[in-house]
Amino acid sequence: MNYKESHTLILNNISRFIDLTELEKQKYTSLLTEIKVKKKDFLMQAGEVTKYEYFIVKGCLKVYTLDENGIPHISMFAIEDYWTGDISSFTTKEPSRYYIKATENSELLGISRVNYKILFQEIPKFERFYRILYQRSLVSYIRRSNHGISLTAEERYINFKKKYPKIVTRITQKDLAAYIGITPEFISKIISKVNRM
Amino acid sequence: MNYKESHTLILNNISRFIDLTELEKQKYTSLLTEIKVKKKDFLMQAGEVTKYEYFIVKGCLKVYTLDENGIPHISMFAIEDYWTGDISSFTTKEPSRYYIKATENSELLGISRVNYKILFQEIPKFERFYRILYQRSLVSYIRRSNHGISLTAEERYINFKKKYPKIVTRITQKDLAAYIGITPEFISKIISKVNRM
DNA sequence: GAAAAAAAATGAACTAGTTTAAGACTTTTA
DNA sequence: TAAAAGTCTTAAACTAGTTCATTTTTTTTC
Repeated sequence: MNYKESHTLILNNISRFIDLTELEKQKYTSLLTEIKVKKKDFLMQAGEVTKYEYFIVKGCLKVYTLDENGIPHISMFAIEDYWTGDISSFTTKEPSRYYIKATENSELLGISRVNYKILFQEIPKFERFYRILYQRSLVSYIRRSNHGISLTAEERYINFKKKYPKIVTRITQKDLAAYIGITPEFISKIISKVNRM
Repeated sequence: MNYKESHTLILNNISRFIDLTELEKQKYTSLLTEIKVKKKDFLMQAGEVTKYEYFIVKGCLKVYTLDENGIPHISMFAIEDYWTGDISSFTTKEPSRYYIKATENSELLGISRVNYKILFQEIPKFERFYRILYQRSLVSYIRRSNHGISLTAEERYINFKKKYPKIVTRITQKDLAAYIGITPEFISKIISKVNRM
């Protein structure tokens, strides 16, 4: 995908919450970096300090931690038109605990820490954009944290399929298990049970 | 607590992220409503559309849902200097699924939906305040949702005690169980085990 | 397009957490 | 301050989800 196309995508995403003038659009896109990452490659690894916040133009990635037994726990899948990264490390400059790995060849736009600051100084409207973006993410993470402790694995699986029909077809069962918080063996059982119903 | 004291508290909280002039402080506090709620009373119930976002001046409250079996799942405890409410219902005007109940006599400051809008129009700096506030909440809910699906109940209990030492002494074991996502019986076992260690 | 690697399925033995029930202790209320 | 209501503890029987081991199926790689 060329510059123009990916800039159109990201500007469309932003225009859901704030209106920008042509000048502001130009200023904004000038602060972005194009990033490509091949299937199976890391965008970022635990221990590093996150350099960017990302917008996905094309592809699919998974964000995960490894626990002390080396078991992966996926915190999100990101596909086209999603934002991802590690806001915690990005804002505190502390080393991240997350890995971000491409599950397909992917194209992203990144904004660096320095440019993120410049953005707020030069186009304060972006405070509003991020206020709304975070507000919405917050709502979904509050719900997810509730579901994690109150629903059965089968209910969480059914919810995921309903909520993310586009994602479920693009990821492996194993990764879905790591997102739901169960073993690959158990998700296999759940799926064959659900299909039998 | 009188107006002055509670206004000082909320302004101190806000000054961690943004600086306000005297005039802005006056404008801001004029948009707030004082609310008192007695122990065991509801600040809000499921089915209602949330009218306010709240800041706790004094007391302790729990925010929870009831599942289809009538079992409560607590999504947060809020004490002095915390913000609470249901941003989802507050912003979408859809009926909330949450109950907010005082576990102690409590005093709050509320901002109504109308005043929240006025606030952003008149003091746009508040976009920044809420951007940062939501950003930070988001970090902790992302972590919580990961912990919910990846840690054992015992680990979640130990984490809670470490992270919220001030809260753990003020709530019942039963409510802590409803937060951790286990039965009161099982938390009782965990606690006696942890104490024996 | 064959070989290697990874993902998915299945099953048996196991463990973390639930359910139910009963008794002891603590707090609330009249 | 006594009675009632709610909270906490303990224990036995149960169930959702894990672990480990093996086979089959699919995907990747050269």
